[in-house]
Amino acid sequence: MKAAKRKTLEAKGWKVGSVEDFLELSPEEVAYIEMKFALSNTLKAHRAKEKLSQVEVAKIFKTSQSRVAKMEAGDPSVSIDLLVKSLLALGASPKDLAKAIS
Amino acid sequence: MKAAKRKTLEAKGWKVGSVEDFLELSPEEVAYIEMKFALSNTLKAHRAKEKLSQVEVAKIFKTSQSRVAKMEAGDPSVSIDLLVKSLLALGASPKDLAKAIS
DNA sequence: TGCATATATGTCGAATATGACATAATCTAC
DNA sequence: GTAGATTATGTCATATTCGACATATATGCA
Repeated sequence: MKAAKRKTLEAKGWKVGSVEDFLELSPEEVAYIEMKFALSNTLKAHRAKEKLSQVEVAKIFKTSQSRVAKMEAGDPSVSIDLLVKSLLALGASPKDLAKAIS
Repeated sequence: MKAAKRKTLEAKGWKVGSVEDFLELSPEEVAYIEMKFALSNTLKAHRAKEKLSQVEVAKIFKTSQSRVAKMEAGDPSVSIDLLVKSLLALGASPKDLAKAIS
């Protein structure tokens, strides 16, 4: 955020800070969430590359379309485990995953 | 395994193959397990570097010594999620984790 | 517009992961 | 040896994650 914009908002009574400040997240929690979103986005990218619908990859993953949607949204109910397993099922290699979180 | 050793075992009636053949694991399952062990070993390495006991890191992680032991053993009851969170709590960066699984 | 396809959200019972505890095994001096 | 510290294993009640379903909200196209 630009300093000018920050001043404007603060003048209007907003408390301005980073998202992690606002939600009171520790650096580890932030890193964890960022990793999850990185994997979510990678999953979306892999599915887009294959031009598959969520219903189609759901069959490959042996799960439901709704869970695929939640995976891609980085929903709190989705574990990194599930994202990793799904990405591997889509043909991603461990190195691809490493790149994704770097 | 050396070819000679393989021949000897096969002559005795053993079916010789890779661990994944024996356990009938798919490549994805193998990759998943290997990632888990990579993270387990990284966790052990980080703890060793800090010269902490399992009891000590258990306090940091807010868990028990027995679960730490299972984490480091790559026990099936331990998720990648838990390993990632624990490593982050020990000060590892996402890049460190990326290196670990590469 | 209306209709089909795709994606998102909320909820629920079942499955899995979790921390905790007891106890066993292993290591490390003395 | 053995005493103390450390690490490993088995089990269990609770918590979290899971697939599935219903339903809502897009998105595209005639």
